[in-house]
Amino acid sequence: MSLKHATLGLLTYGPASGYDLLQKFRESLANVWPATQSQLYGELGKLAAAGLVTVAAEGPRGRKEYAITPEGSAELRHWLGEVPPAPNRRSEMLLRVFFLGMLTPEQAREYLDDRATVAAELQAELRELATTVDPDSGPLAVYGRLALEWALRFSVMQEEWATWAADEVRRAQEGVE
Amino acid sequence: MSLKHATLGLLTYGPASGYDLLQKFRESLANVWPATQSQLYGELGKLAAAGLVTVAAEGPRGRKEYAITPEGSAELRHWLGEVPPAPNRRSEMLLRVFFLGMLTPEQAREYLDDRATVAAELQAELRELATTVDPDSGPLAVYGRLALEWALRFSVMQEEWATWAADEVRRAQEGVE
DNA sequence: TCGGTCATGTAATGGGTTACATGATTTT
DNA sequence: AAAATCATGTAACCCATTACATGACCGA
Repeated sequence: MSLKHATLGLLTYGPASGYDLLQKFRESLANVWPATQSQLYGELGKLAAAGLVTVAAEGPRGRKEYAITPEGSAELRHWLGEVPPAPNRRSEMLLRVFFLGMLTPEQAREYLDDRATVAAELQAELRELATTVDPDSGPLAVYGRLALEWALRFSVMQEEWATWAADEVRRAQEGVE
Repeated sequence: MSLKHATLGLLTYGPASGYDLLQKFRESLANVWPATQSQLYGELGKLAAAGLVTVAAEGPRGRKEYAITPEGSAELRHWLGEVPPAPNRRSEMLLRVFFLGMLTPEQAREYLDDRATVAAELQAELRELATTVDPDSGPLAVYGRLALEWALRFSVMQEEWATWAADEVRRAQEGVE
């Protein structure tokens, strides 16, 4: 149900075509809620049918510029304020951890060490990104900074955990030998 | 593609029926990779057709006991060791953060404070769970502990972040007034 | 014999991904 | 004139969820 709200949310920054929105998805929401072209055009059709957005203008090449309606805005606010967010229920990374016993301890450690490395790399990218983001460009930047900080803390946590876990495996291995 | 590997993984602990596996999914994998009954029976059919599992025995009430084949075991190990895990690409919680500007600062803070509360509650449950888990029951417990620790660290991080973020909103609000 | 639980299956629906398909407009 | 970009739409497929449907076996 969240593509709907992501779309409405982006439209609160002003009217836009499907094509425009697609770019906004790629630029700003790629890491929290990606959307494909195919999906987005379908969603815009549904939102228009439901009266949450309207075609405010038509341009060249069949361009349709969508605008959020008061109903759409109300729906977005309702979702933000009243509907409790659904936590992520799946983690492929952790699923693998459950079955690491199928590998040799060496391979298990390698997996965990790789997680630590990937997390460290992500951290570096995020820190880089943090310096390039204009601290006061638009309202998205205010809350976008909070999201960036979350990602930073997440990757730190992941790196520390993976390092610790690799060590635990090492310890268990030595204990057995 | 991961239901396949979750199923194969559970079958490495011994042959089981769809019914049995469903309970294992609920007991141990509920928080990393949930599966519904409908989905699981379909998957077992596909795995059998692909030769990754076989019907090792048939029992009363049409019970089919599945066992992992050498091919299935190879596939599982290949997935664990050679296929890089796909990170979670979507976070409803963070998507909402991007649009918190649509709410009043008070409501935005409330949202973040709620995240902190929920994270703290989760933490308490996990700590409780940690005490009840037998430290040396089977191989799943060894790596299950790593997953539990991840969840614990995650909820700590989330609580700290949400508290910090609520404070940032407060500060921004005061700065403007 | 009655209720619980064991046990399997199908159908409908929704969300997501990839690929196919087409064409107008602008820029070089 | 050609290439890049703008712009929309559809079809096929996979995965997941909910609901429906059925019936055998076991213990009290």
